[in-house]
Amino acid sequence: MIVDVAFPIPVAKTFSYVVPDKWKPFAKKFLRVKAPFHNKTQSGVITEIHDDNGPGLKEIKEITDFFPVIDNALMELCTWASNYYVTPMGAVLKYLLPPNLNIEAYLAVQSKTDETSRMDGLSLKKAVQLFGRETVFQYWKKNLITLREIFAESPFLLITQDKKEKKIHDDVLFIGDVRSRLDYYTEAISSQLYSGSNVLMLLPDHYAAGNYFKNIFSEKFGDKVFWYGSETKPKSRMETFFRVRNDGGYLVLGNKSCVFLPLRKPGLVIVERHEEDEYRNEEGFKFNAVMVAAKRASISGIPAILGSASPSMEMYCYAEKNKFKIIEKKWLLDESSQGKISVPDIFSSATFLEELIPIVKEGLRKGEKIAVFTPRKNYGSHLVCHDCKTPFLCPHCEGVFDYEKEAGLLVCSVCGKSFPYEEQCGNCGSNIIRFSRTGAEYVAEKLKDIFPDVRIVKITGDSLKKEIKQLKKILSDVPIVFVGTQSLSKLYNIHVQTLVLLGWEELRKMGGYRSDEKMFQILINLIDALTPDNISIFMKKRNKIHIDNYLERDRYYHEELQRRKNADFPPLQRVFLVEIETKSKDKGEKVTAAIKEIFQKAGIENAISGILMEKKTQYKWKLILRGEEELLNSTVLGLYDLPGVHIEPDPLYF
DNA sequence: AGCACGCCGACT
DNA sequence: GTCGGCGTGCTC
Repeated sequence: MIVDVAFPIPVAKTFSYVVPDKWKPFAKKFLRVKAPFHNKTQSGVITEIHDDNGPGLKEIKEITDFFPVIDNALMELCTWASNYYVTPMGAVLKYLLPPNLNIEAYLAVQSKTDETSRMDGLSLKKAVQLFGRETVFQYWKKNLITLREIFAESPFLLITQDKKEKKIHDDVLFIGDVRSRLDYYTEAISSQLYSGSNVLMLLPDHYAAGNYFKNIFSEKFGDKVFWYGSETKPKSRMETFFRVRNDGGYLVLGNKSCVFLPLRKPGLVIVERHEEDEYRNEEGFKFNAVMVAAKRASISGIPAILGSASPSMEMYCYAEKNKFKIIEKKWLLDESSQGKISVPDIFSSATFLEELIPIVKEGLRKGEKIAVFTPRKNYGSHLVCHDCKTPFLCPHCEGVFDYEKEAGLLVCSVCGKSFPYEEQCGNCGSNIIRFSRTGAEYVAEKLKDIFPDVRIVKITGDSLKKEIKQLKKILSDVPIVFVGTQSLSKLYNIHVQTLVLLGWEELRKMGGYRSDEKMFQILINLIDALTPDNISIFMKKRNKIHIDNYLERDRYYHEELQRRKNADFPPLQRVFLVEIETKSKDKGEKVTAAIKEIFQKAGIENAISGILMEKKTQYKWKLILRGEEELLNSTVLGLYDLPGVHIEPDPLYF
C-alpha cells in the first residue's frame, strides 16, 4: 500500500510512502501522518492511496489522526482552492486543520470494558501519551472505548455527511441597505436554526462588523451564536469547532478563518459585505474568503446569500453566472424608500477647506451630525520646500513621504520606512515646507482650530476598535463632526445629516482596472453606513465626475461589465500574472518554453497573452495568462514548481 | 520551507 | 591555505 502525502511546503507535488502493515487498516484519505522527509520527521496529509507496492520508497512513521477532521465536501473545497489560488495542497490543509493535535485535548476517553478502565476519563491526548497512539487506536477501533467531546458532553461523532443532492436552491445576491440586509438575514437564519441546521456567516474582518452583528444576533438567538474570528482564543475556537461538527442549530459568525469549519448539518452560508480584498497581504495560503464561501455553499448543495450595498463585480458576475436570484432594494435615489438623498451641485475649488467650513458651520448651527470623507488618513503628503522646491524623498527608495503630524513622522509611501520629521529643508535649510495633498489628520486639526467647542472625531481605522468604543460614548452628543477615510464606511448604523466628500475622485488615480469599482464601492458603502440625508461633493473642476453614474447601481453594473468585456478584463476572464526570474537568459527561456509546452498539452496555449522581457541585474519575464476559469484552473498549479516562477492569481495590475 | 551542496571573497 | 557568503536544487 502506497500513500501520497502533501507537506506544508511550497512544493506543489506530493510524496509517496509505503504504509507498514500495522498501520494499513487505519490509512484513509486526508488523515495526518508523520513520515521521514529530509532525514527528519515531517507531518503531512494523505491525499491519495494506491494499492500497488512501491520499490525503494520509505515507510510512514505513524498515522496521527484517528479520524478525518474534514468531510468530503471540505476535501473537494480544498482541492478546488488549491487549484484556484495556485497553492500546494499541503499549505491549504495546514491553514484549515486545527494546529497540532489540540482536538485530542478536548476529547474524553470513556471505557467500555475492564481491560480499558485504566484510561477511563482521561483526555485522548493524555491516553495517547500514556499508552501509545497505536494501542489507543486499536481499542477505539475495536469499540472498547468511546470518545466524548467535553463541551456538550456528548458522544463524539464522525463526520459522515456527504454532500447534499443539488436542488434548485435559492442562492441570493441581496443588494440593499444595512437594515434590509439585516432583516433578510434574520429571517433566513431563524428558519435554518429552527430546522436544526447550521449557518455560517462571513463578516468583514474588522471590529465594527463583528461587533454589530454579534450583538444583534446574540440578543435574538442567544447561546446558539458563536463567534469564530481570527483573534478568537484557541479554547473558544475549539468549542465552536466541536459544536458545529457534532450538532446543528448554530449560527457561526466569523471572518475568513471560518469558511473551512466542518459542519454537521450545513444549512446556509451568508456573506455580508465582504468586498475588500484584504487577503492579498497574507502569508502562505492567500484566498478570497467570499469566493471560497460561495464555492463552499455550492459544493455542499446548500443556499448562499451574498449581501451587500455594493457587491464587487466579481461577485455580481459570479451570481449571474450561477443563476442567483438577484434582489435589489432601491434605496439610493428612489423617492419611495426611506433614505432620501439629495445630491447638490458639485463644487470645485483650489482649497477644499474654504468651502468645507460654511457647510460645517451651517450643519452645526442646525445641530446636525456631519461626516467628512477624505481618501488619506495622514496630515499631508508630497512635501516640498517652499523656497528651493526640493521634494522630500525617502533616502532608502526615493519614495514620496506621508506626513503624520501627531506621531511627528514621515512615512515612506513606497517602502513603509519612517523617519522623524524636521521642519527644515535638507537642501537650503528653509523651514517653510509645503505639501500638495492633505488628509484626515489635517482636516480634523483645521476644524478643531475653527470650531474649538465642537467634538471632532477622527475615524481612520488605525485602531477601529478604540474608535468605535469611543464613538458609542459620545454618539448622543450633538453636534458632532466625523472626519475619516474609507474606514467611515465600516461603521454600521450611524446617522449623519450631511456627508461631505473631499477628493473622492482621487481614488481613481490609484490605478488598476478596478479603481472605478473601488470608487463605486466606497461611495455606496459610505452612504450605507452613514445614511446621510444629503451629500456634498468637492472635486477639482478638471477631475469632475458625475455621481449619478454611481448612484444608479443597476446601470453602473451593466456599464462597468460591458467595459470589462470590451477590454478582456476580469471578472469575465480569469487572469494570472506569471513572473519568471532567472540568473541566465538561457534558463529563463527554458522555463518559458516549459510553460508553453504545459499549456499546449492542455490545449490552451492561446491563454498566454503577452511576454515581456525586462533586463536589470537578472533576466525577468512576465507573462499573463487569461481565459475561462474552468480551463485555466487545473493547469496553472502545474507551473508552481518550475524554477524561478512566481504566480499571482487575480492581479490588480497587469 | 528547510537543508545540503557548491563555488568565489577576507582572514584567525 | 581555510571559513563562510548565500545562489541553486532536492526532498518519497
